[in-house]
Amino acid sequence: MNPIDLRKCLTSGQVFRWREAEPGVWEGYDGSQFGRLCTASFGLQEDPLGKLTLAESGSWHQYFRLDEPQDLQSHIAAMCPKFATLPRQEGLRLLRPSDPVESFFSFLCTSNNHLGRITKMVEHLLPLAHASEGGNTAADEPERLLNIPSFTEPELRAAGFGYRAATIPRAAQLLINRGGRQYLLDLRQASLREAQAELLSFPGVGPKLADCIALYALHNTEAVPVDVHLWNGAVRLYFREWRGTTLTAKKYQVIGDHFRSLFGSWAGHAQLFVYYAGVVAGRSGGN
DNA sequence: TAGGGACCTGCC
DNA sequence: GCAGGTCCCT
Repeated sequence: MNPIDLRKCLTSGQVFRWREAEPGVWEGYDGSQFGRLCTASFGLQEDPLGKLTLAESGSWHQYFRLDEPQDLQSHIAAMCPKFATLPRQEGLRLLRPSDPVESFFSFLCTSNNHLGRITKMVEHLLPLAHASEGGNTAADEPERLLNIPSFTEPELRAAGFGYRAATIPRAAQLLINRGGRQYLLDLRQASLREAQAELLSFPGVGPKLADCIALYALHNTEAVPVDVHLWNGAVRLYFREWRGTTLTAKKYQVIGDHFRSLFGSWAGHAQLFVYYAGVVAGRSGGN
């Protein structure tokens, strides 16, 4: 039994900077830290990090939240019988990316978009300074953030950003004006309401992205991003009377509040399992 | 508040 | 045609 499924974790729309270099081997970045991770390396021993191949000595404990229950789904299911009816998603974990700037811009790229294209866009915004040497150094990070507002709209459109080419540099400039990385780090101390209000004031950030950024950039695990998959799952589990209707701003709020009332600070974790179950169901053509 | 349409690109 | 949304307008 493997407590971590790297494919599920790294390709489920939580982070966008990982590739499967060879079967079972994943290469990518968390902020400035390069990682080369093997599925088989996790969870077989008491020290799950013992066999990891890393460019640096940094810990991936935080990234995979290994201090949290190994069987996250069961831990959450104990809080709600309806949630407990979800299919098992073995090895899926909520990630905890270290760099809020990376998550901020990653999710700016995700609106009305697909994974493959998102990955390309993120790489364009946050390129790897020394890929051949294993990635960026921490010192590169502020410079990369400062560079983003200098991208022109035509340039980004040519790079495949579509209509997001206009909003992303504007959002970047606003972020810098407010203090850049430190502004986001400070928001980690804010309440969810405060954080949402701040994030919603960025161009291109609506309720769903605000919650994604709160969850992944700010580590606020009360955040419940409601996309089409979570909407379908929430309707099926908790709001049968909404079948056949559409998601509105009001319902968006009600769903998040309901998850928080059931799961408290585990709401963000619960959301991930409902969301992922919906993605899997969608792939197999079921509902 | 709810409903409708545009918006880039790519894959079913 | 529609997608892991946002924004603007009835």
